[in-house]
Amino acid sequence: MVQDSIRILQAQGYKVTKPRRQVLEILEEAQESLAPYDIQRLLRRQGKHLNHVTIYRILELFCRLNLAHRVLSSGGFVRCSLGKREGCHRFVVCRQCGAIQEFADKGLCQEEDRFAESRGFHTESHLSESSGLCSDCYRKQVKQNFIG
Amino acid sequence: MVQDSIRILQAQGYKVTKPRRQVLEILEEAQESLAPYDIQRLLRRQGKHLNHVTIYRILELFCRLNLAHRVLSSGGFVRCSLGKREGCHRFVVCRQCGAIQEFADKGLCQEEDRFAESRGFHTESHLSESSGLCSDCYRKQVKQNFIG
DNA sequence: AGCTTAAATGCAACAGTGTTGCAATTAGGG
DNA sequence: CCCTAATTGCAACACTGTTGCATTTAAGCT
Ligand SMILES: [Mn+2]
Ligand SMILES: [Mn+2]
Ligand SMILES: [Zn+2]
Ligand SMILES: [Zn+2]
Repeated sequence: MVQDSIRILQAQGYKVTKPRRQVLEILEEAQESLAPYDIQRLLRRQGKHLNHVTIYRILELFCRLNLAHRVLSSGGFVRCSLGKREGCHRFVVCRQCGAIQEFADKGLCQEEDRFAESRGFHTESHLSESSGLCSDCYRKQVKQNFIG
Repeated sequence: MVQDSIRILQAQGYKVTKPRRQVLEILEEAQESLAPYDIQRLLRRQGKHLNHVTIYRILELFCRLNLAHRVLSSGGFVRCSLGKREGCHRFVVCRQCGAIQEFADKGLCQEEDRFAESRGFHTESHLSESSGLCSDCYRKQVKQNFIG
């Protein structure tokens, strides 16, 4: 709900500006994930013009406040690995230091397959990414919180 | 193995060129996924210069032949959804028609958490994408194969 | 080994995405 | 209504990815 997000903005001391309200509303209306320039285009059709830089900064804030979140994509050539895509490609990524660990687990694949198939979907490959903190960064953060 | 990939290229009637061999070798050496411009930089350090367009075309071919695969990323603002990232964000994407279904499953999350934690990783959010065929496209493909 | 030619690469030019620094505007408290 | 820090807009840039066309090259054939 847009109202909830607005309350969170205020509670955290952020201004409730026209651009921020507009981005919230368009995301709410869309009922699906939107790319930054999608947002700009949709708003423009309603006669509302926002600079793309503003949209990027607003989305970044929203993600920081957990009002929004980024969605994975493998559309571009973000990265490329040798070897078939089939099977398991699971990553854990530390949001602090960027450390990446790759692993595989047959059990998880099978469960995902089952789930997809229950909706008529025939899985060929899986990719997944869990975000969080690596053990080092987690330790540091705990220490921080203890001091602060 | 680079040799295997070369054999597959030949078997499918593609030329085994110097640029293709160099990309294969650099991916093999790296032992991790590389972005197109990473590949260009690494090769340049070895005194080998490849045009970036060439690298893109080679990677596209490799992916088509299953010698390589694209890796997910949520680095950029690919897309942005309203709502917290925590919990489950699972997508099944049809490689044929692009249809997307989103769903959530607590069980899968818990298993992924367990797995990550077993390597000292503290999970905060999950994203996953299974690629395959939706029921429509699967039906069509089966029919195709039956006729052809 | 030299020819031949389709396939592949390089080059130029472009479009899309995302970032930065700074000037102008504005939300919201006093 | 003023004030000011926060936010937005603007300009300029860097990075990623694509397209069309000229040039080069792998590999099959004398
Ligand atoms: Mn703009
Ligand atoms: Mn280049
Ligand atoms: Zn870390
Ligand atoms: Zn489909």
